Amino acid sequence: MYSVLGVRTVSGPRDRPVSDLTARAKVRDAAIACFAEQGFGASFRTIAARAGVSPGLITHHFGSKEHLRAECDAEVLRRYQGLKSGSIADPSGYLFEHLAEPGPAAQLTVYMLRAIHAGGRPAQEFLEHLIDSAGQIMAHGVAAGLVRPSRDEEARTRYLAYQAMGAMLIQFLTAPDPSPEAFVASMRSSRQNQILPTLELFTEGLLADRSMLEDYLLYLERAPDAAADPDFRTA
Amino acid sequence: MYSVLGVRTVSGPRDRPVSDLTARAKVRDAAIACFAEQGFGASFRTIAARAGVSPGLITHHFGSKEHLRAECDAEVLRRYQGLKSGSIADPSGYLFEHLAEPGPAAQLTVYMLRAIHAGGRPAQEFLEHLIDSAGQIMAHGVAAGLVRPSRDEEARTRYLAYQAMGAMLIQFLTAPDPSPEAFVASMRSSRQNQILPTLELFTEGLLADRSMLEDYLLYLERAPDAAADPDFRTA
DNA sequence: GTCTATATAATGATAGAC
DNA sequence: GTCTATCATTATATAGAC
Repeated sequence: MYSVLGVRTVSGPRDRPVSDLTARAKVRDAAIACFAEQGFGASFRTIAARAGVSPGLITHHFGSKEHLRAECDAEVLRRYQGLKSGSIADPSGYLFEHLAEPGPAAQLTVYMLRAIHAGGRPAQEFLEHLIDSAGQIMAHGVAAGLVRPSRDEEARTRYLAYQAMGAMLIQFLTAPDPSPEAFVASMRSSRQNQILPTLELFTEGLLADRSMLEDYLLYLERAPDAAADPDFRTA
Repeated sequence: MYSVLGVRTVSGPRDRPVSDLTARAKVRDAAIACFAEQGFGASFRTIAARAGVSPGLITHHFGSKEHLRAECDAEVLRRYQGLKSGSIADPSGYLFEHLAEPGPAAQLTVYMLRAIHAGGRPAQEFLEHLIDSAGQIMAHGVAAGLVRPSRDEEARTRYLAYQAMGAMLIQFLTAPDPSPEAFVASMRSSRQNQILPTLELFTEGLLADRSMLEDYLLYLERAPDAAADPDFRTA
């Protein structure tokens, strides 16, 4: 299939540096870069120019744009999982902030934001993985006594992940320069305005008394299936 | 151009019901509907078909798609402001939830989500108006003693608005049926899973102790310009 | 004011030479 | 495997008839 050295074996991720020399991998990496910088509307010609090949070659290797994107999605997710395993062991950072501060992984972060932005099933897939990561971090925090336990850990993680990723997405969509490097740089400064509100909310909450929460807990207690009842009013 | 007020004439909103009978207004309303349902990629043909005119007439009246969209943006914002004035006086609802439950204004909500989704300056304009509304609601809550005062009300409002709108946007992007009516209906049920996490967070916070907040407040006290220092670590 | 017909540009995908 | 050349589609915008 490929050159003598670029063997497609199951020898694990260590053969990547070799296979990455193939034109196919060059196109894939160029596509990841273009998709991160310009969104999935990036044309074959743009990708081909970046990869140093002809537009026709992309179709030859990947068949269609949909297949090309699927392969890019998988590769980005693979690299994200690799990054994650390193940072999970060190949850000393500030809860979700590490998601917004990917260090050298600016391209991966922006690619995932683009994927969420494009919507559909790929967006759901990425979100599920991000929620999974967030769940592990939350579990760490609870186990370490830093984070209060929740009455529904999964729902809380999902809620927080949606809020955090959504706010980041909006910042990205309204950023003056949407290039990956410029965006993560702008995030680093704009985040300063969010530290105080975040710490206030996470430490002291927002409501002046516990009545709303207590009322809802009583409501759940009396009607166990009430969580599916859309008629409950919290006020 | 997108002015914040976005009103074309100074003759007041009362002349709209008359001008709404013109073909120009029919095209504009059809465009608003199509943009809400399909995004701003909706073609002139689609809009023209819905308005019952020819595609060429759109160019004749609006010159370009950019101008057409600008006029739609202004009209949507105008209608939103009209709706808002009615609900502000009744903040008995649940904080931000009224944003997610626009009742008959499903089209307006989805249009604004589409505008934020498309990004750029129009997204910023809509967000500023939403933040302004949220600020008024928060001020009401604080004045009524329902909501704890913040050390920086503006920053908190901004933070909460970004989180709430971002989470709604992600739900919209991953919704199986993105039509305005189906989306607000799905929001109504999925919101049930968010009540408990929201009430927990808003009532009890997330962190087990006050040390992170206290440390940051001390940090701010010692260095008044520290809010712009990106080197502060909260952990 | 409104329409039909067309200009122009860009896209993804294809066919065949080398 | 890689390229050049081309097709078919779609989009906005224009020109001119009625």
